[in-house]
Amino acid sequence: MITVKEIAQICNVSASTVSNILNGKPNVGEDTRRRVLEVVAQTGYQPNYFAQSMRKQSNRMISIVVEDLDEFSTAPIVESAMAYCDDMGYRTILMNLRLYDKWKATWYDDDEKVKQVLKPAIQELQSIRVDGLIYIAGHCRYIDYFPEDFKVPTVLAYGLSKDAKYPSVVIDDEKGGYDIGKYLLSMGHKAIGVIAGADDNLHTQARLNGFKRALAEAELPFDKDNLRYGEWNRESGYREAPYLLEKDITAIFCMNDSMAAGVYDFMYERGMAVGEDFSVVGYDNKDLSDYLRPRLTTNELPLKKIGREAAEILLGFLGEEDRQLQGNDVIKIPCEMIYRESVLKV
Amino acid sequence: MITVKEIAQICNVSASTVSNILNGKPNVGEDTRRRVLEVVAQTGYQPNYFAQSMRKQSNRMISIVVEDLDEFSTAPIVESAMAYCDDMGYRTILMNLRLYDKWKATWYDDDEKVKQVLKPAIQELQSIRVDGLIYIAGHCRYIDYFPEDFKVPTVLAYGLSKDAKYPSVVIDDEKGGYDIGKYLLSMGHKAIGVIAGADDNLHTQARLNGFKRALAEAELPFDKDNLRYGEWNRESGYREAPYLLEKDITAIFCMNDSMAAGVYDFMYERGMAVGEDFSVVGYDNKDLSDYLRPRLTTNELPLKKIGREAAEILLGFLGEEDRQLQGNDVIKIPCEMIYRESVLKV
DNA sequence: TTGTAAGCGTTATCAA
DNA sequence: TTGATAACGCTTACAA
Repeated sequence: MITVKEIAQICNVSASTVSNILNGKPNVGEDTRRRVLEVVAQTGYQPNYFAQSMRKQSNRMISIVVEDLDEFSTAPIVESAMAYCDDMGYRTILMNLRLYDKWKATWYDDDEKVKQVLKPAIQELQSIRVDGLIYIAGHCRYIDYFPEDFKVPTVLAYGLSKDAKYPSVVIDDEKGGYDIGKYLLSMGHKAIGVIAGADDNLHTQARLNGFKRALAEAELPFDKDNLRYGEWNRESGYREAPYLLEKDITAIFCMNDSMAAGVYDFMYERGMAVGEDFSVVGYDNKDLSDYLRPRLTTNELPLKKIGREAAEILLGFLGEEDRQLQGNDVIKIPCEMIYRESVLKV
Repeated sequence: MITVKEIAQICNVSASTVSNILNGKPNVGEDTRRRVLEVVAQTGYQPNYFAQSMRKQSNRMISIVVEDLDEFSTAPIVESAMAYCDDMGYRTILMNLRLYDKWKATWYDDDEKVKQVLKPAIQELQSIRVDGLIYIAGHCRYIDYFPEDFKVPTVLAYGLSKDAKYPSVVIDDEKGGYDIGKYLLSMGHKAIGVIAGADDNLHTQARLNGFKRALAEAELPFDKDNLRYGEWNRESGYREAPYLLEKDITAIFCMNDSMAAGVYDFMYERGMAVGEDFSVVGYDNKDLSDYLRPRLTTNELPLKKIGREAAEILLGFLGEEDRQLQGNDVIKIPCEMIYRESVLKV
């Protein structure tokens, strides 16, 4: 690996001159510049990134920490955040905590476990002196893992800050639930069942609030008996379906596509047809929703937008003079309704 | 950020002593060690990673370069490669070329385009002096993007080396095609249609070869009229289905799940039922295959195994004395058949 | 316009 | 057992 010093020797100039040329400083003779640049090109010289950052104490680098890269929601967020950072001339370094890989779903409520894994990552990114951090949660919840004296400007994506110290970019679940309620109402449904996620989950609560608001606007009561809680998976949709189907309702709002697929499973088994005998709406717009029969009407997660927005906020802040990151900002990105054929007009 | 020098001052020792203690060197007084370690713990001292690597000229770091992080096959490969590197005490740095993000599918045959994007990444990882590189292709093909004099030990995952210089870890498509052929035969199917991928594609060719071998073993001819080429997407499955369905065949082998879903689409439209009137097999075992009705029998891509194997090969090599990376090794990882209900016995 | 010297935070060498 | 010194490759004052 060739260095500035060697370039300098070859050109019979000093290292500083080479450095100045490389960094586009003025006050350099035109022919020296040409000569040096030529040698640089010939030798394929590459600045040593470590030496550079060490000397400059700043490196235009953003660290992206993800709870698990292999979660379905993570890669798109990362991709779009990286795209924006690239465009703005920041390089990114990805740190993958692999929380699901290590512990499946058993770490959710175990802050200590997470902190233990996060700690070395944080230490490393501090030692690297990254300019900022984007923390991408694997599922939405309150996040409170950063040390008291954590100085790196940080934005949370797909998760919320507990202590209002860091801005968060999350999906607008309240509006999502509201939109689904409105749509179902507009299709003539009045008695609607809900298969929610876990009842202490933030998605669950916000989506439910939005849904209730839509009902309230139509002056329709919300019947608690029509609400069942699942665990976000196909099985729980299948499990809860019969409770709802025996009620006097015409549609089910499932808080994700997998649970909706579980409802399909149950109805298929009973010889009932979604979209004919009964309406179903999902949430997420995962791939599978387009392959169900009938294709599932659902609400698309704005993952790419979340990543970009998080990056924009972080970099926007870095550009500012006073570097005062405004806390307790929660940016809510709306979902987009995807209308397919699982809802019939009644 | 506290440094060794500061630690040294606090403890009234020299920086070298602190460094020695930190690096577990012998020949250090027991009480100095204790004293220093205590201060280190109290202050939360973190070695500066840049300074360390600069000084040591080696940093136990593996670079993982992906063509696009948001491709369905990429994240699992990355995840498992990272897991193995972590376990072996190597840190990883991910570089995302975002080829699909930038150009959709128009870069496939444009080596120059790819090289242009890869070049700065390669320069950076050379400047970082990574110990090794895992290149993860977005889809399987011959990869020949590295400069002549590229010295970083490299393993290809999900893609093949053109010049036999780098080992490659790919899926065993030949066996995959063979297994599907065997299975279909065992279920009594004799005349089988095939919807292949693009005809110059490596997956296509290998899967077809395997499929033909299964036929040959059963002394059955392969009828070229029963072979159609698609573009790996749902639409092409839908488009090619009618050509095959009018032939005198009882099953279709689709070379991926999306095209199989296209066949489902067509049959659904015509009121035919997969698994009753006709059998279909897919490939990949993407999420959707479990949600089709009937659930799709398919061949699962061993993505996690590919990532791990690639990392194992690379790190195994790094451990060796002579550091001679054996080229032209192609490691083929078998797929796993997932038997569901889309194939009927005839 | 160019060069000298110092320093970023470590660690290796060698002397004390 | 400990410490002074140099070096990794680069940039930046400042001097020439």
